[in-house]
Amino acid sequence: MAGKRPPARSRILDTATELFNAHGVRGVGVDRIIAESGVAKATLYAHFRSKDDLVVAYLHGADGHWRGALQEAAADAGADPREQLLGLFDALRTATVCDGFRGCAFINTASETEPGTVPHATTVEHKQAVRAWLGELTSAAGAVDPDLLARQLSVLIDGVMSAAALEPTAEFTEAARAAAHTLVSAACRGSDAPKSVTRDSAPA
Amino acid sequence: MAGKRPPARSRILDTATELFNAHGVRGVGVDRIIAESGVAKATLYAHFRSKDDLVVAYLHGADGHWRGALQEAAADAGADPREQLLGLFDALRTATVCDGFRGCAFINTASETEPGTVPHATTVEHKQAVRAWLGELTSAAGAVDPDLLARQLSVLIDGVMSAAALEPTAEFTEAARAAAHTLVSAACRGSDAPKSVTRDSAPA
DNA sequence: CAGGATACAGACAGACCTGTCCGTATGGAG
DNA sequence: CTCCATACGGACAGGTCTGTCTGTATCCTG
Repeated sequence: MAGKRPPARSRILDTATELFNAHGVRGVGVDRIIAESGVAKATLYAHFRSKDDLVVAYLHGADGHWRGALQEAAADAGADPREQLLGLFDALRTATVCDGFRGCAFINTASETEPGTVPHATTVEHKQAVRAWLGELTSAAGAVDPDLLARQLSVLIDGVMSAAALEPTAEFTEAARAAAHTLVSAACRGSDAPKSVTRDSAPA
Repeated sequence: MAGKRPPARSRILDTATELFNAHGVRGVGVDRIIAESGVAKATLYAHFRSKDDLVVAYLHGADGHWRGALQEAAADAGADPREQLLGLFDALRTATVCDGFRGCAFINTASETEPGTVPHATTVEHKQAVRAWLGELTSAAGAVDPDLLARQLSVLIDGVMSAAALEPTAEFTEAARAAAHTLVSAACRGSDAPKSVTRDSAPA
């Protein structure tokens, strides 16, 4: 065959990610991860000190994946920060319509772990990081109160995640996108133009 | 003493509600419910066929409690449907600032159960019922697209629940209330007056 | 007092959980 | 070939989970 199979650590983490996303971190035991990744139990505990360690690694991976998707969606929406803010909902649509979507990994994991534990703290850090990044975008968009708008958009995003987890439909995403449009327009009213007049060349 | 202690069923359900809210339905075993409610295991299984039955009873109780709180908050906000829509966030604030708030019982339980099970279906029914009721309010408020506005408000509510579960602060509620104000104003623009001019008497 | 409903305490079975440990096999470096 | 890191398979311990069962105590009704 073309090359050997990937190393054990990747197989463990990939399998765990898939199972955790589908059934929650408490709904999957290490025995199942071992069986489905074709790994020995000793190997798992050689790469991860405990199941909590594996959960944290899973969350870090999801953090990178999700924030990357958001940044990519923003970049794809063009140069206008206001358009970028609305472009985020493309990432949200892609994430929520995928088959078997069970909700935000961080919200779900937070609800399954106790406050004060490392996995729980990791979920909080992720949400704060996303909101901080949203704040940069809303500042660039010229919002009157960038932090407020960032918080409102983060609430919309989390709400779509939670609602779409129970009822798999894209309508939540589209409703939230329309809401975001209204909020962004209201928050940035009067600063620059609503449409991207500055294309890719700076005016003289 | 002033009367005997409440009957077994109430003690079981009350204890289960408290523990499920604090630790999730998977984080609490029947042994703990039995120990903390001072009930025999046989008594629990005489009143509830299974733990899932108990979870469903818990969800029905939470459904009545939460929808009652929303309706009360709406009624307290006055006669204008637009004010009532914003009044919902008073209920949200009360719920989220209470000590040890761990998130929406339905979103959390949905994330801890598998789709297709009775508890999971119960959570979906609740969300649909709340959204249907929101639709009545947005219709009464004269929204251009009542279903859209109802969906947007439900996304805001779910988002506040999820966000405030991770970071216990009232800022999410206040940001969402401001967002709701913007959305309601935009959706109802031009129909009647923004303030409650029709108090409690119908015009002639 | 008698009888039945209700609830108590707790043992028990069978399954699953995390985490440790033992023995074996493979594959690359010297 | 030898040596060693890496990984596999699986047994095992100690705990928790749900759900069933036995036996006893209490209280209400007649």
